[in-house]
Amino acid sequence: MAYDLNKFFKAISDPSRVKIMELLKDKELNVSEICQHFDMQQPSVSHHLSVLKNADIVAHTKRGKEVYYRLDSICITSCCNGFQEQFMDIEKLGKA
Amino acid sequence: MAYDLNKFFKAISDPSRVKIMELLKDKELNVSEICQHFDMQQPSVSHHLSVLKNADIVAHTKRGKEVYYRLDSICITSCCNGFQEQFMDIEKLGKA
DNA sequence: TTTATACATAGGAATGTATCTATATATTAA
DNA sequence: TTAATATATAGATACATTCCTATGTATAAA
Repeated sequence: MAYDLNKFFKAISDPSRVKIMELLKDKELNVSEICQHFDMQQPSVSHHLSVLKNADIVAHTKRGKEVYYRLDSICITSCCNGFQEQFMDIEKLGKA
Repeated sequence: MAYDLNKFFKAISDPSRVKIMELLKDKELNVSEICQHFDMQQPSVSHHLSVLKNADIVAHTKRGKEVYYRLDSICITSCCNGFQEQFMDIEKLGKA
């Protein structure tokens, strides 16, 4: 899949969204569980989740009433490495 | 040096700034030379350069009337890798 | 010293973004 | 079917960002 780098970096340019990503680091959480870690209202959290989803940083699964979100670590790796490679000399490429 | 990740990602979340970074990939350029690659006015380019400078992505040297900008590739590597590591499992760390 | 050139800064208009409240939709429980 | 719960969407407001024009500052040239 081809990730949109500009969308990715815009998405991670917000501290609340990075915090959500950290919460999802090694476990799935539903929206209410994520909300408990913030002072924001639930619609704001939902908005941030939709930005992350739109950048392919998180995926979600609906189970019953709840929607569970999880991190897509391939996206993170791919975007961070892909961006770096844009600025590497040709001879340095492929060393990662 | 400790880079500000949020500042870094905000800085690279703009296509014009990424284009400046690409222009500086393997050579120093002064502001006028950079301007030639854009439809923007010079003050807008100057503004983008100051955002990049503020995030430690570029450094500059004044020579005569001209100010030459260059890319700090350590910053790029350090921020991209540093961010990724935030979301890696402990056992995976250190493999890059 | 005056003029020209290179760049930066100030201030404003248009647009984008984050947050809120109110409400819609989907699912489960009564 | 009706009520309750979980989440998403809509619309408004405040603030941030991008771009512009106008102008300031530093350096070099005349």
